[in-house]
Amino acid sequence: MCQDGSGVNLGTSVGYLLKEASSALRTAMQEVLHPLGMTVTHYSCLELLAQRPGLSNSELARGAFVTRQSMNVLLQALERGGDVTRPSQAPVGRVLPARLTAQGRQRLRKATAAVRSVEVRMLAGMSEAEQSRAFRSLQGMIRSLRDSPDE
Amino acid sequence: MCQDGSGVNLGTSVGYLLKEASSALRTAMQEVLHPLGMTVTHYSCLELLAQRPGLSNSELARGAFVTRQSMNVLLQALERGGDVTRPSQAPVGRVLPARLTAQGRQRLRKATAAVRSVEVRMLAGMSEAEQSRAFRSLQGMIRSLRDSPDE
DNA sequence: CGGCTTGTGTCAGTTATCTGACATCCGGAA
DNA sequence: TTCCGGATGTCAGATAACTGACACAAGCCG
Repeated sequence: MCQDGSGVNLGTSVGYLLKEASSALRTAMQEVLHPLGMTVTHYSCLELLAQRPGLSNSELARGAFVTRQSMNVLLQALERGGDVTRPSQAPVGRVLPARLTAQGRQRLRKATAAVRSVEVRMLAGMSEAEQSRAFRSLQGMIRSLRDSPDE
Repeated sequence: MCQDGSGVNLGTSVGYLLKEASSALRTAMQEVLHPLGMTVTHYSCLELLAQRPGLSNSELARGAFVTRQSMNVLLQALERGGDVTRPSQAPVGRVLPARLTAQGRQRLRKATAAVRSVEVRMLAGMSEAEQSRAFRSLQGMIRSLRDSPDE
C-alpha cells in the first residue's frame, strides 16, 4: 500500500520488537507445523514431554506458557489421538505423569525437524558469538521481569 | 515443587527463550494495564494511533500483530467507549482513518507510563550497547524469518 | 492431632482471536 | 475504455485460550 518506514519511536522499542519477533516466529512455526496437522502448543507439549518424560499437566502448562486448564484440554485431545498416555490413577498425590507413545514420538520427529529448520533460518546470518549474546540478553530480560513482580 | 533446573536443551533454544521472554513481557504488561481497565491489544491500538494518527483498521491490525477482523471488533469497542473516532463514510476508497479522542489520549497517557516502566524494568541491568545489540539481533531474526516465507 | 497454605486435576462459562466469506474500491494492464 | 488482481471493512461461525470454582492431596507448624 503506502505508509510504513516513517521513523516512529515504536520502532525503537525493544518491547515492541520482541513482540514482533515472537509473532513472526509463531507464524513461521504454524506454517511448517500445519501440513503435519499440528498446532504450536501441540508441538510444544510433545517436545517438552520428549525431553522430560513424566511431566505433569501443570508442569507442561508452565513449560508451554499456558494455563493448566488449557494444557489439560490439549492433553485430553492428545490422549484421544494416541500420542500421549497418562495413568488412570495417580501413583502419588494427584499428579498424573504423562508420557509419549511410540506413535507420539514418531509424529514428533518430523515436527522437530521442521521447527528446527525454522530456528536455523531465524538465526541465519548471526555468528555464534552474536547468538549467545542474544541468548543471554533474553535471559536477562526474563529475569528482570520476573524478579520484581510489579512495583 | 520439585523439578526444574535440569539442563535440558530446550533451555538452549533461542526460539524457546524468545517465546518465554515474550510471554513474560505480556504478563507484566497485563498486570500494570489491568488496573487501568485495559488489555494489551487495547493499549497497542491506542499507542499506534497516538504515534500515527489516521491509521486504518487493517494497518492497525498489522501493527498489533492480529488479524484485521480482530482489530475491527476492538475498534468498534473503542468507538463505543469514546476513545476513538472514525468517520461514518470513507473519504477515499473504503479505508476509514481512525483517530484518538481527547478522552482516548488521556486514558493512553497513564497506560503509556505504566508500560514504559515495564520496559525499563525489563532492560534494567543492560548497558546501552547491550540494548542496541539485542535490538539489532531481534531485527535480524525478524528479517530472516520474513525474507524466506517458508523455504 | 488439627489447621493452614500451597499445589493439583478438572468442570464450567466467558472472552479473545482466528478462518471463511462477501461486497466493495483502487490501480495497472490489456 | 474494460478487466482483473490486490486491499479493505465487515458479518458470521469456529477455535483456542482464559478466569472462576470445586474437591482433593501433600507438607509444614502450632
